[in-house]
Amino acid sequence: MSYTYEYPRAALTVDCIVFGLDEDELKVLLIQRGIEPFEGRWALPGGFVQVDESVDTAARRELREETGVTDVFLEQLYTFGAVDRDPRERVVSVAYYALVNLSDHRIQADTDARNAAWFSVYDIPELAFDHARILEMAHERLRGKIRYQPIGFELLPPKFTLTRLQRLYEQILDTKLDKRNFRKKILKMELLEALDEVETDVAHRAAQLYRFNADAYNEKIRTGFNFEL
Amino acid sequence: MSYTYEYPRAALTVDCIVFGLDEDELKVLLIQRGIEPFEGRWALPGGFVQVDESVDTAARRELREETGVTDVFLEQLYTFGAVDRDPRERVVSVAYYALVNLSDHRIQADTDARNAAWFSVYDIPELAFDHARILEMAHERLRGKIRYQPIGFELLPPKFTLTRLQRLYEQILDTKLDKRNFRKKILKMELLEALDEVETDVAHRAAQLYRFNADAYNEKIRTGFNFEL
DNA sequence: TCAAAAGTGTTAAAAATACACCCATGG
DNA sequence: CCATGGGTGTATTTTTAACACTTTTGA
Repeated sequence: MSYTYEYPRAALTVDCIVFGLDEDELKVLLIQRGIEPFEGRWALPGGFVQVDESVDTAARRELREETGVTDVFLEQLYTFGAVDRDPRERVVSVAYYALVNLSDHRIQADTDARNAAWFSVYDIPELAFDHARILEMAHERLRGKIRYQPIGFELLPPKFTLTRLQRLYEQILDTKLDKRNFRKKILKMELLEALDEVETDVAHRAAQLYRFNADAYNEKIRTGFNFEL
Repeated sequence: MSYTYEYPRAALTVDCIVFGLDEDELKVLLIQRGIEPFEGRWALPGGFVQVDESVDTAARRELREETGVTDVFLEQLYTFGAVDRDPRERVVSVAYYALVNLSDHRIQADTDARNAAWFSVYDIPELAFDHARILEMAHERLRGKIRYQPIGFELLPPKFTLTRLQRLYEQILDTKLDKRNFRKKILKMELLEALDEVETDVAHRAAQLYRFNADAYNEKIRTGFNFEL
C-alpha cells in the first residue's frame, strides 16, 4: 500500500513530556530507543500521527501505548519544525506535556518492550533528536504555568497535605516558601477543601488532608477570579 | 512529479494572525479567498509548509508573500490538528501571531492579487475553516501575554507617548487605567527612555516621546526582573 | 481665550513579607 | 521522653488604588 502526493510532505509526529513528582522530586518519563537512529539513547515517548486521528488524540494514544498512562492532564506545548531535526527525513513534531500523579500511575513497560524509566529533570541523560530542547521548553512552561494556573494538583494524589503542596511548589519553582504565608495564601483562595481525614503512618503529628475543588475553581474563574501563587 | 509514502500523510500549513493597532483600535489582517473551498470568504493569511523550510520560515515566507509584512514580531501560537478542519483532506496547521506597527507597515495587496484588509477584532466577518477559533485563541494569547512580556511596544512606532502606550493597554485588556498610576508603574521599570523630542502637529500641549529600551530589558531579565503590568 | 490633552503627588487600603513557638504523634 | 513535622498570629514593609488640579500649546 502506498500514498502519493503532488508535493513532498513532512511526516508528523507527537512527543510527550510526562512529568511526575516522586518523593518531592520532579521527574520525567523517558523511553530507551530500540531502533536507529539514536538506538539505545533515551528519548521522549511519541510516534506518528495517523491521518484519521486528531493530533491531540495521537498524543493520548502514544502516551497510552508507550507508557500505559491514561486520563491525565495533557496540554499542547509547542511544535518543533526545524528542517533537520530528524536525520532520516523531514519530521515535524507537535509536543505535549502531561502531569501525572506517580502514586497511582505505576508506569508499565511499554508495548514495544522498550525500556521506560523516570529521570530527575535535573539529571537527564543525553537525549535523541532535539528532545533535550523540547524537554527544556516543557520544564519552562511548567514553571511558568504553575504560578497562575492550578495545575500543580495534577502531580499530587487527590488527597494531600499542605506541606506536600508547598514542597511541590518549592521543587518546581526552585525556591523556599514560608510555611505560614503559603498556607494563608492558598487557603484564602478557598479552592482547597479540608477533608475529615488526616495522614496515616507518619512518625509525628498527622497532617490534615485537603482536596482541590475543581468546581469551586471553575465557578470563581467565571466571576473573574485569578489564581496566582 | 509526485511523491509516494508508505502511510498517508497530512498536509502541513501555517496560518498567521497579524495584529495591528490602528488609531488605538486593535485590528487583524485578513485575506479574501479566491478559490474553493470557502471562495470569497475572509481567512487568515497562510499556506503550505515546504519540505525544505522550517515551519517558522514558512510562516515568515507566507506573511511576506501574502501581505508584504517583514521584520516583525512573530511567535508560534498553537497547532490545530482536528481531523476535519479542512473539508478537502487532512490538513494540520501551525498558527503564528504577528504584531506589527501599522504606521510603517502599509500592507500591500498580496502577490496572488487577492484582497487584503484590516478588521477590528471586535467586528470580524465569518471566516473560512476553523479560523474564527484560531483568531480567538490568538487574541486570548495576546491579552494574556501583554501583561507579563513587553510585547505591546511591537504594535507602536519606535517613538511613542505614554498616553498612546496606555491606550494600547486599555484597548487590548479592555479596561480603563489610571493615568498617574500607569505612568508611575511603567516608568519605575526603567525600560522606557525619554527622548529629546516631543510630539508634533497636535492642537494641545505636545507630549514627551519615549522609546522602549530592549537592551535594558534584556539586562534586567538576566538579573531576575519580571515585567508585569 | 478657549479647547484639549499633558503632566504631576499624596493618602488610604490591601497585600506581601518576616518571623518563633507550642502541639500532637509514633517510636 | 524525644524526635519529627504540624499548626498558628502579628507587626512591618511594600504595593496598589483612588483621586483633581495646573500647565502647555495651537487654533
